[in-house]
Amino acid sequence: MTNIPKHYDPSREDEIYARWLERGYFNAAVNEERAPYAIMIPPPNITDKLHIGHAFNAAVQDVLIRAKRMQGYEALWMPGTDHAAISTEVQVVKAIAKEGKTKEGMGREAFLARVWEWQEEYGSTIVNQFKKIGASCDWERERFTMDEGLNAAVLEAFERLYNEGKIYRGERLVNWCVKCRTTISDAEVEHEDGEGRLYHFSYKLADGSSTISFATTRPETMLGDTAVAVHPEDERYAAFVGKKVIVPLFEKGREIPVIADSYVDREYGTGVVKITPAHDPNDFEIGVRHKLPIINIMNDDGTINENGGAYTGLTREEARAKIIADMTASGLFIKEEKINHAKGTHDRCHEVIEPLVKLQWFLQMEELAKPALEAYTSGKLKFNRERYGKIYAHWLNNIRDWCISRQIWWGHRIPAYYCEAGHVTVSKDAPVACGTCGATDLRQDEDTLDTWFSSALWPFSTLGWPNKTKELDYFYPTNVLSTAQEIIFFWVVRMVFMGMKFMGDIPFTHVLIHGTVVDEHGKKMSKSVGNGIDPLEVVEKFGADALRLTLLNGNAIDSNTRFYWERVEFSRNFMNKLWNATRFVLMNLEDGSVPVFGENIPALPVEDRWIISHANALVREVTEKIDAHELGMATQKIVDFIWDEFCDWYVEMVKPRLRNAETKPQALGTLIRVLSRCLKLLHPVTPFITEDLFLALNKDAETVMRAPWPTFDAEKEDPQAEKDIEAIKELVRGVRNIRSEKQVPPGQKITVQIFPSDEKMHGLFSQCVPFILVLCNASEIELLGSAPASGEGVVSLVVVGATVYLPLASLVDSEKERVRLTKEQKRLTQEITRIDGKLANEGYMAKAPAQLIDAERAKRVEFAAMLEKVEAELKGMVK
RNA sequence: GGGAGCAUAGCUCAGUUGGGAGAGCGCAUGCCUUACAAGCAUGAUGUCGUUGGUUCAAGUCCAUCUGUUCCCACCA
Repeated sequence: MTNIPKHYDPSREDEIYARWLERGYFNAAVNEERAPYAIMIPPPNITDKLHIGHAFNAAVQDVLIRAKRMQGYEALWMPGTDHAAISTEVQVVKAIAKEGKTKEGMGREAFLARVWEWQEEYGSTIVNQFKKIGASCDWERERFTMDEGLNAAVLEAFERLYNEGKIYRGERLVNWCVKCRTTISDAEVEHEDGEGRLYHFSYKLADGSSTISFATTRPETMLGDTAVAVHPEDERYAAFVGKKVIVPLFEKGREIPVIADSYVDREYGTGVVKITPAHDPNDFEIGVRHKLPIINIMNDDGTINENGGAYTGLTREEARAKIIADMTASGLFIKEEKINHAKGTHDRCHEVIEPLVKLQWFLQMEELAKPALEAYTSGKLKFNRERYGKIYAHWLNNIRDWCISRQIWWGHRIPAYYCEAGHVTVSKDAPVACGTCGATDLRQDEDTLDTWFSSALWPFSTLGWPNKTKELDYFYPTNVLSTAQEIIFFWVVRMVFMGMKFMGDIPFTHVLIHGTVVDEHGKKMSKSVGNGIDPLEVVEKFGADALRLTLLNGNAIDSNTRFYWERVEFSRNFMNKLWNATRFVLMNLEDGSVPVFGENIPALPVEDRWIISHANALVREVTEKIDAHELGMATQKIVDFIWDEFCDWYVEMVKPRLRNAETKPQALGTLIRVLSRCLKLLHPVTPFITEDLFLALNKDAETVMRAPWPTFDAEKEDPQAEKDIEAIKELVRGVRNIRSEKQVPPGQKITVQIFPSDEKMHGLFSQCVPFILVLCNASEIELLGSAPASGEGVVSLVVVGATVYLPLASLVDSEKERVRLTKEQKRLTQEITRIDGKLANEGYMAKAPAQLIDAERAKRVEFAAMLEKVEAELKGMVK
């Protein structure tokens, strides 16, 4: 009969995607006739494989882009990848280790050549995976953070910031990862709570008069102590200030001063703090204030350096143990206690961070932060939830200078050059001579830039900056930046201040922060736990549409989403429902019927007017929800409409008309009209199936992707039709309920007698007889002119606009009927009492909106009429 | 230490200007009704975490407590 398969099969997705690509539907170009709409993809790392988080974020962005594209915007979704400095370098180092090589052994150039090879081999993996899930990025514009153009942007930005004095080089305390052997920024430090030990020791005064005791969690840093500090107003120690104490760990001991600084908390511990400027941020500050010497005691690998005397060469842990032992031997160890405290660790490798003083490059943040903060406080930059804006503002308010140099090779090499004399020349183009002394023998800085430096420029570097391009003019600032909460300070903040700095404007107007996809128990998915879901496995089994629908449907965008397979099955089932609804329409077209699209809507049957009115309202709701970035709600509304209203009610209602050659064309017209609208509305969420079905339904159409988005039309609103059909649905539900309750066999046809409450209802029911018959599984519908004489074996049912009688003879137990009707009587009486209570409430009458009061009054009238009928039925039974 | 979120049906969750509690899954019952059993129909289940406050009206706003999750953080 039909060659369309009975079940939906997602295996054609690749083919559909290829066709879109081929036809260039994803491409966007400067077009003054259209308004621009742009989203810059958060570039995935080249080391990444598509995980469920990428898939979720991609789905969100793709919905927005596809909807806006259909709405007539020139919609650009800019794709690309990030070089992911440390992550990539670590991966490649691992790879070459298997060949017995080290990066130092290979040398910088050979190693980088190797990373580029690696990038070429694996860098496109993630891109292809994005395609697999239907992302409609403009792939012809794909960028990479280390491609030529972006490299130029990075150098330009560095040079300008340096020339303005915003980038400086200095010895500062930085976060040092002894495993990766590089500095990392504050944002990359994770604090992990763990059990630690607090050790209490004493130092003797140099004059031998007394001792002073203190506590530390890191005894090994005692090797770098250059002072002991107390609070200036602490009377207990007033006499000690200015005296010397002895750090005993060295052969001759080292004398260090007792200083007074208000940083010290008198209440905490003994009120004494040992000061190690080289290895603690606070101590560093105090060291600067008191001009204390800075003694670095640690090598880059975390072992004790030559300043550690007898401890030189030991690891951190070994040195700690030995110091405790030695202090104990000297009688200066007091006690140790277990405490909970947070340790800073590297977010990539989870190694404990060592604060070290190093010569590094920094970006001065104070001035850059101001306009970025202002952009938010002025309301220009918006977050989808205020609390995310607060996180943003809090970060900017507490910002410290950004350490931008990294001691790794993979990345943008810092464009600073040194001559023999040590002069620094910074230039985006490799200089031939020193800017200070003219020396020509120049050596470039070994360090590279933090990977986020180039990402910070992404919204404009991808559009051609520093060149003035028409793309920049047109698409910048972009519209939405979609990402997860933890990226706010890594990236969002930095894009904004760089955008303000170099473009004079925010990079995007809306920041959309979404939740995390977690496993079925609410746990974060992680490789080590092994609870991760591979999105490609989902695509393999159920298709990309089902994956996308699962991630979006019904989820509040800012809360975490639990992923479990039953949800995917539901999505798949919905795809199948949609598939079959369309298949049903197509089957009806197979006899050559030509649908008639009734332009004169008021002339259409009430069920058509109802579904058109309903679909019209849906368009408004969905459009509003998408504009508000509430995609879960938008999706759910479409799904509910298609399944509940369109399939379960409307399609059933028109079946009788489809069997009649005369009424069929018009019914087909409305079916196709409404279904096509649904497919358009759903297309951003499930692009593949909607394309397939839309083209099957609209033979002349080229694609649904570029079809105009449906628009809300106030003239199509038909509250009367909605009310009428609601009455009919209630009647049908009532009859079905009775059938089910009385266990009338499905095969048994029944007669439904309807006594309408007035002429208008009579007219309505008589129009709808054909489908009421089908929906109630009745053999006959009788429209009565008056209430029938009550009799045994008849069930009566009071609904809005009618009393319905079902002669079911022996199936009816009159006693049970009386109970049922009495229950109904009670319910209606309660409703009326409730409304009367409200209407008698002076406060309510005075302050509630008139609309609401009118609605309550109308309901009262309705309930009263129903109650009257129910009571009449009861009275009839008593007779 | 500071901040934020969440707590609604057995499970997972919607419920954004305060106006008579919802969905999916699961469960029960009956159906292969020629689009779909990946389906259809019918049904049962909630003191909307606690206590208080604002209001004519609170799942919704405010406060408190309890439980839970997350983020930030240099207290030795």
